[in-house]
Order: sequence, then C-alpha cells, then structure tokens
Amino acid sequence: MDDTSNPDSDELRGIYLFSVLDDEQLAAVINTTRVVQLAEGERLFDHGQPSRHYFFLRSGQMKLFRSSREGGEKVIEIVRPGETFAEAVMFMGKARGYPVSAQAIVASELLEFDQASMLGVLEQSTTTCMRLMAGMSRRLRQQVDEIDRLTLHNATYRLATFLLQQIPPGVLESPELHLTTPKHVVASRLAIQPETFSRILARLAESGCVEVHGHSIVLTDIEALREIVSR
Amino acid sequence: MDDTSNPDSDELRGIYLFSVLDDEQLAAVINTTRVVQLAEGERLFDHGQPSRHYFFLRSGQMKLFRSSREGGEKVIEIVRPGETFAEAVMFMGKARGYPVSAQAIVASELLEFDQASMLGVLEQSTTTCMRLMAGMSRRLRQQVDEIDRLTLHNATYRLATFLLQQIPPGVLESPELHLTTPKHVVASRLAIQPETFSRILARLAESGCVEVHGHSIVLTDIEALREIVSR
DNA sequence: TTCTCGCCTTGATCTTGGTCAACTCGCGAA
DNA sequence: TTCGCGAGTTGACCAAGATCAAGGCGAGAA
Repeated sequence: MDDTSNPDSDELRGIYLFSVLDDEQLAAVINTTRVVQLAEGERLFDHGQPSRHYFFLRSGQMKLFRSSREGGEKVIEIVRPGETFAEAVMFMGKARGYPVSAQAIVASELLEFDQASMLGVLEQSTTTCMRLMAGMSRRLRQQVDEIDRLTLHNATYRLATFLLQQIPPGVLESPELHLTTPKHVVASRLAIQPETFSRILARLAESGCVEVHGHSIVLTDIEALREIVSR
Repeated sequence: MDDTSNPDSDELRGIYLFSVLDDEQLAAVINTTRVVQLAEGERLFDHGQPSRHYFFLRSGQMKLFRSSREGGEKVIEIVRPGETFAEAVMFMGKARGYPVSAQAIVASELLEFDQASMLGVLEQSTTTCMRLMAGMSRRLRQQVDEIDRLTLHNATYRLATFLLQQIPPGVLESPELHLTTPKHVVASRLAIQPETFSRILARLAESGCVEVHGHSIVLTDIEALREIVSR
C-alpha cells in the first residue's frame, strides 16, 4: 500500500478501535481523518494544549513525554508503527488538554482522527466502547507497573526489565536486539541519565550478561538478566 | 442511614457509575452486591489475585499498594469514603488479576459489586460506558502526573504538592489540615521513607511554611508552598 | 497510675545515581 | 579528505535521600 495515501476502509479496520464498525460509521471516521507528516524532531502537540485529535502511527517513531521547568524530560512512552495514542484524552474535557507532549523521534507519518466523530461512534457501539475501555485498562496497568519500577526498584533492574521486554516473541536464546531508538531516549524512558545508562550497560557487559556493539545488543546470558529482575 | 445495612437504590444512584441506570438495571446490580466489613489491617485482595469484584468505600479508609520482594511497599492510592476502586480491572481479563493489593488502614465498610453484572449494564448503557471511561481517563492522567512528580521532582516538591492538595475547597488562608492517615502511609504514597518525610516536614516548619502539632498541620504560608511547587 | 507498644523523630553514616567535564567516535557536509 | 557536531562514553566528584541506630512520646491496657 502507498505509504502516503489517504486511509481506506481496510487500513482503518486493521486498527483495533475501528475493527467492528459498519461501513457508515467507518465513513464518518474517514471523513474527519487527515494524514500528517512530521520531520525528525517536529512536535505534534504540547502538554496542556487543547486536545481535538487522537492518532495512529503509520510509520516512524514518536515519543510522548513530560518536561520540567529546569529542562528535565521524562519519556512516558515510545510509540511504534501500528499503535494509536491519545485515544483516552477525549474524555478528560478539552479544558485540561493533552497530558503529555508528542514529538517525532524520526520522520513519521500519522493518521489524525477527530475526537468528536469518535464520540459519535462510541454512542452507537458498545463493542467499540468495550475495546477502548480494554485499551485504557491495559495502559492503566502499565502505568502502575511503571510506578512500581520507579519506586521499588533501582536503575539496573529497570534496564534489565527493558532489555528482556525487547526480546521478539519466539526467540529463545541469545537474541540480538537492534535499538531503533537513541540511547538517551531509552534512558529517559527508564528515568535514568544518559551517563548512568551507559555505565550500567557497561557493567552488564563486563559481567557477561550482554554484548554491546553500538546500537546492537546481544543478550548473551538471559538467565542472569532474569535473575536481576526476579530479585 | 444505617451504616451497616444492605444498599438501596438511593445509595447506589449516588455512585457515579450507577446514577443513570433504570430500576431494572439497578436491581441487577443490587442483586449481586454484598456488604463487606474489614477490621484494621485486614486485606481485601492481593496483587495478582483473580479479580471478580470492584468496590465502593462506605466508611473507613483503604490503601492500594504494591510490594517488592525485599519488603518495600509503595502506596499507589489512598481511598476515602464515597470513592470506588478496581472498576477498571474488569477489562483486563481476570487472568492477570488485580494490579495492586488492597488493605484497610482503619476498620472499613465497603460495597462489593460483581464485575459480570456490571458488564451486562455497560452493554446496555453507553452513558454508563462514557462515565466509566471518563473515570478511567481521569485516573490515567493522575498516573502520568504521579510519574512526572516521581521522576522530574524531588521529595520536598512532592510533599508540598500533597499538602496543597489537602486544602479543603473554599478555604483560602492558613488552613489546618488533620491527617487522617498515619504519616508513614502518606510517606509511602509520596515514595519517601518515613525518616525523610519527618525531616522534610521539620525543615518546612523551620522555614515557617507550616506548623506541625502531631496529626495537625497548619499551612501558615501557602504562598511559600506554591513557590516550591511552581519552581 | 504505670507499662508497653508503635509511631514518630533525630542523629550519624552510607550509597546510588546525578552532575560536571573531557574525550572519542561516526557521520554528513563542504 | 577534512571539518564539525551530536551521541555516547568515561572519570572525578557531589548530593539527595536511604539506612542504621537510638530515643521520645502518646494512646490504650492493666
């Protein structure tokens, strides 16, 4: 499929939120959908900005983050192609605006959906409501896990957990991970400074858990990593 | 109203999830509702335990928390009378179970609702779906705020934020707060050790922001607290 | 009343991870 | 090819908050 084309029914039905909609409902969504192209580093929206849209990432990579006045930045989530984000925002009342900022890590292409049209669909389709609620519920649980890691565990634990999560499903032994995200962004995702991230990774390499060659990380001793995480 | 009685329609309609239900739907909910009494320190459910119910706190106080293997504990939320909790869990699939543990801080009385009956209601009432989604969305935002505070701000900031949030609406000047929760639980809520909590509060008292007498805290200089938070 | 048990406080010390600074490495542009 | 810049790494040092230890204090029981 042409990557820069307008969306068609098939593409939208592949998105979990729209998969059960009938043709008419789908048409209502498509009518208010736009394709958005972002260059590397470009902002999609800012924390606090009134929210009218939610998004589907077709290609590229986005980060959702919070900033502090002193210049600190915490990446809340890294969005990968095929994922939606900001769907949950439409119930917060636009007064409060987006809870995070969104920026393209690399050049990205997105579909921009209208909140109002989605609300109309939700009124008609409890099934879609259920799907959305399931998605929100999953995210809620992830946030609790994140708070758990931030408060009950140290930086090494968080990094080890991250590495294990990156293992593609089905791979059993010594997988080679290719970081598609700059290390300093991963560090922020894990609430670690870049220097500390580098040091911890070096220590893991020294103890034989991993081998690092630039963006490639081979998990040579998965059991040792699991040991760190289960302790 | 008798505090230990079974719930009636009026009480349930006061709960945001049920306020728009018709008599028949309400009856379905009431049929599967139980009153639960907990003594101080008693557990309601544990992290990971299969979830079948969600709850409304009639009286008392509950804490929702995560534990680590080493004995650490992080309070995710303190539940006060009139609030519901674990509503969002019903979409996660019972396989995963409750994302936190729940324990009574003081003797408490709750209403226990059945997830299955609620799912039936949601199928029929998009309005109720909307309410539930609004509630989940609000919680999602709160969690992002929490992650923000944990990663981008220090312990003093978190404590000052907490104190300002405790001000009853309408009070403008030098409010006197009565901690209904043990300080070590508040400390855990803020991801601070009890010793550090005590020290920071002492420092705030010394600098004239607050006056502490046991469980009573007078905010003598709200502006100074706001200054800490807005920096 | 006195005893006792937790909660809280305070002091001393330690540790993790942050900060500051210097340097390397690769890559794209001129 | 060289230059320049940004990402990453490494070292030295620092500080916020944790940990360990010792009392104090107040509420409930005897």
